[in-house]
Amino acid sequence: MTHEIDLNLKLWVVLSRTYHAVAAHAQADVARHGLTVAEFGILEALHHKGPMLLGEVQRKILVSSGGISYLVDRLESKGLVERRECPEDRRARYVALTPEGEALIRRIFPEHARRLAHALSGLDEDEKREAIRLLRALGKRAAELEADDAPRRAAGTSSP
Amino acid sequence: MTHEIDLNLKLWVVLSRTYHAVAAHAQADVARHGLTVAEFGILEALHHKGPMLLGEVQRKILVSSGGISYLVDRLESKGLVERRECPEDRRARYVALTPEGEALIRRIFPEHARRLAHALSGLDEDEKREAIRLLRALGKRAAELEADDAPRRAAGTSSP
DNA sequence: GCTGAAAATCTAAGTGATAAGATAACTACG
DNA sequence: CGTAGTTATCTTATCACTTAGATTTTCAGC
Repeated sequence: MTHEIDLNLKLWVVLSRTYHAVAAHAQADVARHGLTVAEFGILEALHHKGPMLLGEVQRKILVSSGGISYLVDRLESKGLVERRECPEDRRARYVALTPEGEALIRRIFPEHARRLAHALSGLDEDEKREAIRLLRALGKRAAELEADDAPRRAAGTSSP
Repeated sequence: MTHEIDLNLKLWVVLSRTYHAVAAHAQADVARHGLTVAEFGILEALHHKGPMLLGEVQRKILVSSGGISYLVDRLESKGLVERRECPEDRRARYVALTPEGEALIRRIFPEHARRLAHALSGLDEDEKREAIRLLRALGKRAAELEADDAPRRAAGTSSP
């Protein structure tokens, strides 16, 4: 069934192109403040949820275990977040916004949302809802399958 | 209207997560053959369209001008593609599959399509069509806007 | 035909991540 | 308790690109 193969391939291509087109806007916006999309995601998550464990943030923004250390290092060196000890588990650490980080995310978030809305203006409100529904179903399945046969994104497995 | 902001933000987050979940499958598959997704994209484009100018391939797979040189270098050193002169424009060069490249893409493409179909099995056929339609509209608009206010992806602008 | 701007590719240096493995701490079970 | 296995983070090396700018060629207008 070449017919179905084409459909899948087309979906993958258009998903990829659309993601990159939108990501370019998000990226261009946060770059104005010297941030990457991943860094912005961390600040936003902390702003929204308060202090989180490194591992929680990692799963939230989907980076590798080394990646989250690296990103938090960078944000820490910019004075935007700080690490805190976790009394219940001394392996783990919290990340929390500093006052500077809190101020920054408060300041830049509204404009970011505005630009995002602009970048996403190709669909009306109902279409957005439908797109969210379809993308959710697609992503959910893909993520489930990943757990089975694709390389894991976490770390720290030691054998013998 | 926090209500609309949330919708846009949600769409962006789910687009990003879904893209990454699906991309992980594509990546895991081509990695088995020592290729990146971008390299596979080049081979596939050449297989489908025959020899292309570097710039055409660049626009097709959405990398920077430096990136396409780098990628073609790598594929060339693997013996999968070759550069050819362009008689009509001596600045430009064609990229073409070598017999080895042709053989490789023929060999791995069907399995790639099969795995992609598996990764995309969260939607039925009609939903895929609808998703393609929505993503097209979204991506088209985002790409148009990019041309106005976001950093360009091309190269070679020299000023005084 | 010149001349200056624009286009196609390439090169060099830099960057945001990833992967693999190390370290340290927790947990469960005999 | 002690030991094996698991979990959380960090470190080091590497990588797949990007950005900026250099080079060569084309083209438009004079």
